[in-house]
Amino acid sequence: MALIETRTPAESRREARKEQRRVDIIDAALKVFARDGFALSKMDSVADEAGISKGTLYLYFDSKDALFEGMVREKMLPLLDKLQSEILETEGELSAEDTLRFHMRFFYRNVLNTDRRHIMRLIIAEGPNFPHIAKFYYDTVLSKGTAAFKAIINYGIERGEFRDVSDLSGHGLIQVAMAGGLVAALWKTIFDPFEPIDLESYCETHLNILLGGLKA
Amino acid sequence: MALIETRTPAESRREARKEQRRVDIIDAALKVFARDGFALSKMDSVADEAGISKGTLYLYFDSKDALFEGMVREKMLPLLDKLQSEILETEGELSAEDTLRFHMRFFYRNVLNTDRRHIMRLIIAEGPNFPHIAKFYYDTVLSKGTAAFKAIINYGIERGEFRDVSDLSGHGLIQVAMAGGLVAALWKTIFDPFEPIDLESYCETHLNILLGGLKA
DNA sequence: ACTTGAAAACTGACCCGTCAGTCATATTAT
DNA sequence: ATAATATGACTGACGGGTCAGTTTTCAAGT
Repeated sequence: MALIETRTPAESRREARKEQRRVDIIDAALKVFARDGFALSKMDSVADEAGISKGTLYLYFDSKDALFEGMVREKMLPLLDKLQSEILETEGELSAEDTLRFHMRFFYRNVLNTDRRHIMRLIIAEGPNFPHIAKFYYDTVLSKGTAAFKAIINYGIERGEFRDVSDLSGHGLIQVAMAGGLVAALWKTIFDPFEPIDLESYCETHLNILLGGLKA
Repeated sequence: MALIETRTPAESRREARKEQRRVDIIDAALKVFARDGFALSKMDSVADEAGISKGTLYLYFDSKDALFEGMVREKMLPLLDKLQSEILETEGELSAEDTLRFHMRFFYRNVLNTDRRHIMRLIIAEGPNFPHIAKFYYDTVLSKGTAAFKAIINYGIERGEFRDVSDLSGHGLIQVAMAGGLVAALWKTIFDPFEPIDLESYCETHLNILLGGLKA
C-alpha cells in the first residue's frame, strides 16, 4: 500500500478507493445473484458480502435493477476485449478447423468454466423481466459471438474444408453450433448433482460432433 | 353439458367439476408463471386467470411451491406417455437416421413449439431454488429423453449407419446432441425479438448438422 | 507539523408497499 | 337441512429504498 500510492496527484486516493468499492460490489453481486437468483437476492446480502452497509450500496447503484444491469455490463465487457485481442493474435495462421477448436476452447475456458456462466443462467431466467438487459446481452455478447462463429464457418467453406452449409446460416446454424456450450453451462449449474459432466471432455465431444457435421 | 352428465351414479358431478377446476388452475398457473416467472407471479393472478378466488386456489394447492411443482408434474407426465406410445408404434421399422428424425421432430413439435417450452425455462431459472423439482424433472423427463436418444444412437452404431461414438457417451454426447433443441426454446423465448428463428427450419438444420456428425 | 472545518463517504434504523397464506362468512348442491 | 364449496377482506412477515446522523478524508490556515 505504501509503495504504490503516488498514482495521480491530488484526488486520487479517494478515486481509487471508490473504484475498488465498485469492483467489490460487482463481485459480491455476482456471487449473491448467482447463488439466490435475482428475485430472492437481498440488497442486504449483497452489502454484507461486499463488506459495506446497505446505504453505501445505494450510493453506487440506484436500485436493485441497476445493480444487476451494471454487474452484467462490467463482467462481460472485459471478456469481449480479451476475445477480440486473442482473435487478432491468431489471425490467418490456422485452418478453419483449428480456428474453431481454438475459439471453442476459449469459450469453454473463459465463460463456461467460470463464475460468468451464472450470468448466462441469470439472463435466461430474468431475460423476460429485463428486456433491456436481454437486448444489451444480445447486442454486446451474443451477436458478436455469432458473428465470430459465422466468420469461421464461412472461412472453412471458402477453403473447402467444410461442406457448403451457407444456406443454413439464416436458419439456426450458428445457434445449433454453439448450443452445446450453453447447455453445458446450464447442466453444470442445475443437473450436475444428478449426472455430472466434465467440461474439458464435454468440449471435445462438442467439437467432435460439430466438426463431423461441418467437414466436407 | 346436458348430454354427458350420466357418467357415474351419485357424487360424480362434483367430482368432475373438481377435476375441471384442477385443470383450469394448472393451465392458469403455466400461463402466469411463464409470463412473469415464479417469483413475480402472484397467487391472485393465477386465481384470476383460472376464474376463481384466491381462497379456492388454496383448497387445491397448499402453497405456491406446491402449485409450481404440481403444474410441472401434470404438464409433463401426459407428454411422456404420448412419447412412449409413439415409440412403440414405430419400433423396429425404421433406420436409425429416420428414427432420430422422427423423435427430434416429435420433440420440436410437442415441447418446443408449445407452451411447454416455458416449463424448461422455468426449471432453468428456478432449478437452484427448487432442487426437488430439478430432480423430479431430471428423473421423469431428462433421464428418459437421454435414454431414448442414447438407444437410437447405439442402434445406429450397431447397424453401421453411424460411426462408433460410444466412447463419447459418458462425456456429453447426448447433451450435445439434444442441445440444439433446448437452445431453440430459450432463444425463441428471449432473443426472438432481436433475431427471430423459425422452429421448423431450425429443426432441420439441427438434424442436418447432428446427422452429419454421427453418420459413418 | 498540527489543528480545523467542511465536504465526502458511510451507516443502519426506519418507512411503507407488497403478497403468501388464513378464516369468518356466504353460496351452492344434494 | 346441511355439508361441501367458494369467497375476499385481513394479517403479518419481508425487503427495497430512504435519510438523519456519524465518521473519515484532506486541504487550507497557523
